[in-house]
This record gives sequence, structure tokens and C-alpha cells, in this order.
Amino acid sequence: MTKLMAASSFAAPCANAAAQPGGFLSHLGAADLRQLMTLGERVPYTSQDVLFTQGAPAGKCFSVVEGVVGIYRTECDNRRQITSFALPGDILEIATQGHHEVSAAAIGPAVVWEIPREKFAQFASHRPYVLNEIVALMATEIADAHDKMFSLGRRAAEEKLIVFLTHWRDRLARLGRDVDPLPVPMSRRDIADHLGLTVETVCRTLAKLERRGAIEILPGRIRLLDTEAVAAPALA
Amino acid sequence: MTKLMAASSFAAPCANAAAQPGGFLSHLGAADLRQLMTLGERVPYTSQDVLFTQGAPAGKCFSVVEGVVGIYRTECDNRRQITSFALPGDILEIATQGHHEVSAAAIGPAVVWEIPREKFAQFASHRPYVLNEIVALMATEIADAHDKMFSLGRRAAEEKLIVFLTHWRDRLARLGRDVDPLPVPMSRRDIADHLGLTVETVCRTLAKLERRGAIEILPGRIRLLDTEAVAAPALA
DNA sequence: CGTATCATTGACCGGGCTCAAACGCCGTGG
DNA sequence: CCACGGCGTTTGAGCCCGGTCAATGATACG
Repeated sequence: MTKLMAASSFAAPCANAAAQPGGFLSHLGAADLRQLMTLGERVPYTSQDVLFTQGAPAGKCFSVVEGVVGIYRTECDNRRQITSFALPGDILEIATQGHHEVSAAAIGPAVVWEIPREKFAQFASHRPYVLNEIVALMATEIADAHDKMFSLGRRAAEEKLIVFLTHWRDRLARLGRDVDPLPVPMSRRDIADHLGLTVETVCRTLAKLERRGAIEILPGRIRLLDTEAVAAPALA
Repeated sequence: MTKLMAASSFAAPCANAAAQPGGFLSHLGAADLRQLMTLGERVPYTSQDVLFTQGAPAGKCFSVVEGVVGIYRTECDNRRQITSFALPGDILEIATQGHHEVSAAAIGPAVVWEIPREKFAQFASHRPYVLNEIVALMATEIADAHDKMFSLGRRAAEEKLIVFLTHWRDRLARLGRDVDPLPVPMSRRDIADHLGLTVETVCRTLAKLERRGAIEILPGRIRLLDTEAVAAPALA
């Protein structure tokens, strides 16, 4: 019933695609990928490290290689809204011009592949198909944002949690991870700031779901039991 | 204190850029624009008309020419989240592949320029700079989405209203509209569904703001008085 | 003039927030 | 090795913002 942060389980090497800078640009040829690698560098971060800050000039693009990175927007330094959790293969700030509109920080240990904006622009300039990839990527990012806006504006606490957990499970599963006891590396505060709730409400709602037999809370993990039934009315 | 829908004020021709299909592609040459025009068509809509529906196959791109178009996502047909209000010059579903992720409906009379997806893709395929425009456009759309997520998750009702009104004013002002008595063509329900509130809360909060002297409620319009002072702590 | 829809206001309630305390885990230093 | 303190989690008590239900007024429309 208590917490025993098993962060290492998340920094574990992943067997598949995302180990390269462009799990996203998987449509690129091997030669392109190799050259792209040389233009950027792998940067390791430890828990809570900040990759970039809202308002700062945007000089690089980022791609998560290992771990989880939280993307968030703050105001007055007290209120925070985590807009997404980036996983290996996800790209950050690929089209940001000028200044960062959001901040990013590592949730636990992480490795990020970083490339200066000009170098990437130059690389893409004579590879028109790369732009198409980027457009497709941004389109799915926008679709995700719409989903989250609906959740934030129109779902109750319990439904927010269930949808969040099932989506999180689906994303990890798509990366080939073991999700039976679903790893939940982010803190209760992170979850709260992502769903527009408070820490207390997150704890209470999770406890309620556990009492009802919908989930089982383990240290650093959550086992999803009959969320399908509970979430049925909650799915699109 | 009551409502006298002055929708016509919003269908009024606008003097500047957005009268063309691509207020967005304003960087295009005149020749390009003229050809683009011939590939699409101007379609008039009346209030509440649906442009496209979430889940339907996406066959066209849209660009608002006159009026306001609400973009929304629904679930179970009762809950609705309006993710944005599109104004003249705004592009809709430009990069959507497959099916629409959202629906769109006219808020009052509107004129929309529509082009089949294949035709636009063909037009853009040998004009690489068009893709760059699209990427920039989507980047600002994503930044807007982050703003809205913050509002939905971390702002109280009063702050949501104030921020919404000031942003709306700024957008209209950028289009060269008269915003002193700020036109508010959307219904209270639309505003509620955009801010994650109920109709009653929107009414009550607006009334409270009026009582406090921050705004003045007129039929179809709202005059912003000292929102600067009230909104000061609410701005980023 | 009757009807439907929207806006507004009131009464009431409840979900989620606030404040507070207890607990477990971990790192630190004696 | 253990005591201590800090941090994150959990749980309780109480309250308030905002939702629900309901009634009234106002407006557009047929």
C-alpha cells in the first residue's frame, strides 16, 4: 500500500525501435538515420532535471530515448499543468520558433537525444519527406491535445484517472513494455497536475477504485483489473 | 441585460486579409493564391450548420472566410468540449489523415472555403514552402492548445472567463474588428462548453463581474472595463 | 399569439479543494 | 547501526465553488 519508487524499471533499456533518435522518423532510410545521429548528441538526465524552460529561447529539438519526460506549463510558479508525458520515440519542440511555450523535466532518470535547431533544419531542407513526417507527428499531437482538453473540461475525477491509466497502459504496451502491473513512474503530484486535480483527490480516488476492485495499488505500479467494465461508458 | 442576437454583425465583410482562402498562406505569391482559389470553393453556412463530424472520413481542408466556426469533441452525445473558435483566416483539418478527430459547426452565419484534400496535397507537393507554412501554423495551434489545457485544468471559473474574453478581444482586434463593445456571437452554452463550465456558472460569473464593474453585459456584446486590473494576476 | 429556445436567477447539494495530521520511505550524519 | 529530518503518500474533517434542479423572464419564430 506504500511507495517504493522503482524508478530503475523505467530507465531500463527498451528492446525495440525507440532506442534510436528517431523512433518517430522510422520511415527514414538507414543512411539518413546514421547522419542524423551524428548531428545530435545523447544527453543523460537524472530525476527532476529540466530539459528546457518555458520562455527561454528554443535552440534545440529533443527526442526521448529512455525514461519519461514531463511537458508542463506554469504560472506564477505555483500552478502547473502537465500537458503530456513524453515517452521514448516522442519528439519535443520540433517546430517551435523563437521561445519555448512550455517547460520539460525528466520524470526519473532519462536519456534524451538533442539536436541544434539549425542543424536539423538544414538536414530536413533537402529531404522533403521529413517535413511530411513532422506534419503527421504534429497532427497526432493536436489530436491528443483535443482528447486532453475534453478530459480536463468534461470528465469527473474518477473518469479522468481511469482514462489516464488505460491510455498510459496502451502507450507502454505499444512500446513493448510489460504492463500487467502497470508501471507508474510519475508522482501523485505529477498525475494531479496532469489531470487538473489535487494530490489528495488523486490518492482518494485511487483508493476508492482499489476498494471497488477496479485496480490494485502497488509500490510504483498499479494493476488494472476490471477497468474495462468501469471505463466502458468513459471511452469515446 | 438581455440577449438580442446580433449575429449579422459577425457575418459582416471584413476589410482585410482574411477575405481570401488563405489569410494563413499570406506568404504565397499572387499567382499561387489565384490558382489555389480555383481548386476550392466558397461554401456558405447558416447558424448551427455542421461542417464535418468527428469520426467521419476527412476528405477536405477548410478555411474560414467569414463568421465563426466552433471546433468541438463530443462523447455519448451529451457532453461537449469546444476546443476552439475558428475565425476568418484560420485553417481546419489541414493535416488530418483518415478520419476527423473533431466536429465543426458554424456559430452564426459563416462562409468557408473548402478544398479537397488530394487537390491541396497536389498543390503543395511542388511548393515546399507551403509545408513550412503549415508546420508553423500547427505549431501555434499546439501552443494554443497548451494554453487551453492550463486554463481548463488550473483556473477558477472567474479567471477562465476573464482570460477567455481578453484573448477573444485580442484575436478580433488583430483582425481589425471594433472591439470596444466586444462582440460575443457564441451562446452561453458554447462558452460553457469551451471553458469546462455549465451555462449557469457562466451567467452567474458574468453577472458577478458586471456587479463588480469589471465588464458591462450588452445584447450580443460585452464591454471590458477594468479587466486589465482584474486579469493582471491571471496573465502568464 | 403560442411555442421553443436562450438567458438569468434562486435554492440546494455534492464533488473536489483546503487544511491538517499521521505514516512510510529514504538519505544523512552522528 | 540507529536517530533524525525531509519528502511523498495517505487519510480525515470541514468547507466552498461550481454543478444540479427548477422557475422566471426575454426573444425569435411560425
